[in-house]
Amino acid sequence: MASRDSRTKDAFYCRKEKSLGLLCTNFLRLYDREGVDSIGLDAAALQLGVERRRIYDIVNILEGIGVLQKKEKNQYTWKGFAAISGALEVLKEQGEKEEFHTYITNVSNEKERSLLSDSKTECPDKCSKSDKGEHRREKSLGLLTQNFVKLFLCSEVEIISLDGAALALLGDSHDRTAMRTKVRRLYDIANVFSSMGLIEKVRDPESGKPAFRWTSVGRSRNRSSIASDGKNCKRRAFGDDITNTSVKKCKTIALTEQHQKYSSKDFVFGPFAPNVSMVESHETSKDGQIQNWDNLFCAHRPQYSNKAVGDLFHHYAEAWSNWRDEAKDKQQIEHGS
DNA sequence: CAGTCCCGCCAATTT
DNA sequence: AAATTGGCGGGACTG
Repeated sequence: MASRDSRTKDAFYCRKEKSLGLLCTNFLRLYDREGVDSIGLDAAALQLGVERRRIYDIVNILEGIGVLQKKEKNQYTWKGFAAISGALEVLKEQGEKEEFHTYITNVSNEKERSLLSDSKTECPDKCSKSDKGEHRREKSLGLLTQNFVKLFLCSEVEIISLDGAALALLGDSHDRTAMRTKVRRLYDIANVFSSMGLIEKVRDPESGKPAFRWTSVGRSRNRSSIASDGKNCKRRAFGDDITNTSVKKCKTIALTEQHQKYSSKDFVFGPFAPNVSMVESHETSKDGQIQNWDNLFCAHRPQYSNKAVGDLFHHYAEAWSNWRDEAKDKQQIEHGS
């Protein structure tokens, strides 16, 4: 053993091909289709041609958004893109309740405003040092993912840098090391979010440093929206509970819930359309699919900025070829080239 | 050089 | 004890 594969550092190694974002795209494409209900980690790793470890990263992040839900050992339930809206709703409410809007203070500006409430960031429960298990979960990728989302959904600030997010989510410890580690994780999350089109990398007007902007999905109050907006408020009829309050033993985030139980699962998510080449123009609504998606997200409409669409399509195409390539490669290796 | 962030060691958890 | 999970951060890759 220990011969081929693995460190293919020779030849043409392209870091891009190994990115979490691409892996996420492939993962999503692989499971976003009819008949998919559960996902086996082993199968996923094999199909996608990556080590188990990487699957955990993807899965944990996606679970934080409600796309997946852990069922049992090695098994996850596919909830689909349709579950995202519900998850975001919950996260937004939680975030508001936890005053997440005070956590983000201008990146380059030290307003110290977060001193408003105690210095205890996130995890408002009283535990803090009781359960040892909770301690681990506190630093989990899944939780970080959710908190990252809350930052975007609850703050009026729309451009957030990873450093800013890390600073806010870190709450206190100024450890240079802790900060670095946190940012590394945020990069991971940002990459999968970017591949999904949930966020988009931009340039902070002020600092000129790279940052991210939430791509209009669950955006909260915009300073521009006056009280007269009304905006058809989503006020979904379903989901009335913020359940998951059982942060006790239940390790599952259970954000997904059953929310849109009736929504068709044939949702199309941006560039991930199986074959339909709709360019997100709600006009092409030959079917109600896109309409539904849009409706569910209650997004006024600007799903993806033209730029983003083009970008994603490119990524998409690239991913596809890569996917086929890898699949074939895998097969080859399997048979022992 | 400053951002990115892949890779995989190895500890915590679960079976 | 074995198998799963998955923090964590060194340091290779980009631009």
